[in-house]
Amino acid sequence: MLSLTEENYLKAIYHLSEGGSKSVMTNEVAEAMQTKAASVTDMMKKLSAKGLINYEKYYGVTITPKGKLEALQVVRKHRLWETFLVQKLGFLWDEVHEVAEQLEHIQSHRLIDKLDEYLGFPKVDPHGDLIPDQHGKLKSLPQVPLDQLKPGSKGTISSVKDSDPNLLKYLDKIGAKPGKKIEVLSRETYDESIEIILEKKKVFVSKEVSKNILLSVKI
Amino acid sequence: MLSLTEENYLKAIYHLSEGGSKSVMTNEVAEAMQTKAASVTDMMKKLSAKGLINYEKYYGVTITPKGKLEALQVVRKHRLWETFLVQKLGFLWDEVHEVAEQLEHIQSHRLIDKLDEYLGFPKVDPHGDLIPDQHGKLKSLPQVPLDQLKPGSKGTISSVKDSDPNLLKYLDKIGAKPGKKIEVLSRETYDESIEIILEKKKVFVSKEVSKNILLSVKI
DNA sequence: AATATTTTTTAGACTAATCTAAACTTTTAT
DNA sequence: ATAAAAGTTTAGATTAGTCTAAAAAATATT
Repeated sequence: MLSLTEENYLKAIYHLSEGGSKSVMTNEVAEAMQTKAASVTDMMKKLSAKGLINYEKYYGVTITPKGKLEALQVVRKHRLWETFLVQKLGFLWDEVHEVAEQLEHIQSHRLIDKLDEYLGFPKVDPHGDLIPDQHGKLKSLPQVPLDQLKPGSKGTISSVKDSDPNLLKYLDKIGAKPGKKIEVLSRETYDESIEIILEKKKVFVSKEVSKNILLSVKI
Repeated sequence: MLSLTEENYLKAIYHLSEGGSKSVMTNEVAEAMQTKAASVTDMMKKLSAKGLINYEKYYGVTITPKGKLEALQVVRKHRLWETFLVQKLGFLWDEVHEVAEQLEHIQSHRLIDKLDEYLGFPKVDPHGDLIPDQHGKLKSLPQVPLDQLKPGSKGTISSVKDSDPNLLKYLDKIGAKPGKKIEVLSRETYDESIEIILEKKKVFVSKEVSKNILLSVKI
């Protein structure tokens, strides 16, 4: 069984690696964990010895399937507790993170399964992030192109249809990449351009662009 | 702020001292905490330095008002979580202790107050134990003499009316003392004696005795 | 390609909580 | 009243997680 600290490191590595798809450097982890690089090196050896990450001196770490599964269990608990705090106890969605950081370490499979059931097996948490199931599976939400969303709706960028480098460069410039949240503000009838909030800033995107951005949305 | 370990020691001392009314010895704490006497001595010095207990070398400890308040906060959290697990998540009353032992250490006043409200400000937990309020106050339940209870009802011994040493000696013999739980099984019409479960054993007590045992009961 | 800068690792020390073994008090029994 | 037994404390070691400072490796710069 993992210690609270090991769980926290593993979760940080999981998030920084974007779900295990890239390797993560010592300093990144140190910053995320609010600690020093030397402490991270120590923990990397420990997690590596437990088979949760692959550690190569001076070249950072990648998460193993076993480590990913452990990390996803913690993520599952975190998001279920956030959902509980908002839906049942009446917390606001921006007040729940700290408490969920504590609750995610409670050890009891039975508890978390019962909680899941009590909440009606939610697919997403109050921030719109997917809740993994018991086996660490993320059931993806319906995907909708941005140009088909009505003003007021929100979603998370899941992918981009066209892989034209010019489009990708443009999207990078405005900060649009998978995982980022978008809220639709309005649509211009003249050119069907659409005004959105992205990274807390208002941006207009043309029909050409908006039909290539796929979002995952809550129903 | 107290560490998880300090909270656990303090809670053990609170319970062993029966709410702060008697002093507690090192070995008692060691047994309750499943640890060694030497570790307890170390912790006693620490809690004493923080003003939570009065520690006298070789003579055990007593809990201070400050320590009692801290202990009662933990007890409050424990019992509210137990209530939640049973009432909302459908756990059985004998399955909740371990999980509540973890949940009681979550640090968030807001969380515990919201949980209290969500549960409808319960006065007792699923085991029939009183839930302290924010200020550590235990609102005592209605007191009823044992002879007035109907078969099937349960209660906790709160006090004994008559202080005749012979009665007290007898009660001691059958294990009846404040804090112990009683379940009423049946009443004999002939002599109004009553059969109860006490300390997991069935016992008959006479009308004379039963009218002197005061129980606190849930409504 | 050599040097400077940045990043990472190692070595050694610190704290909280624990332990064992030895020393010391208190209590009990003769 | 004294010896034996029981209980408690101290001393010193251990583990997990952290730190600083120095050493080592990788990357960037000229």
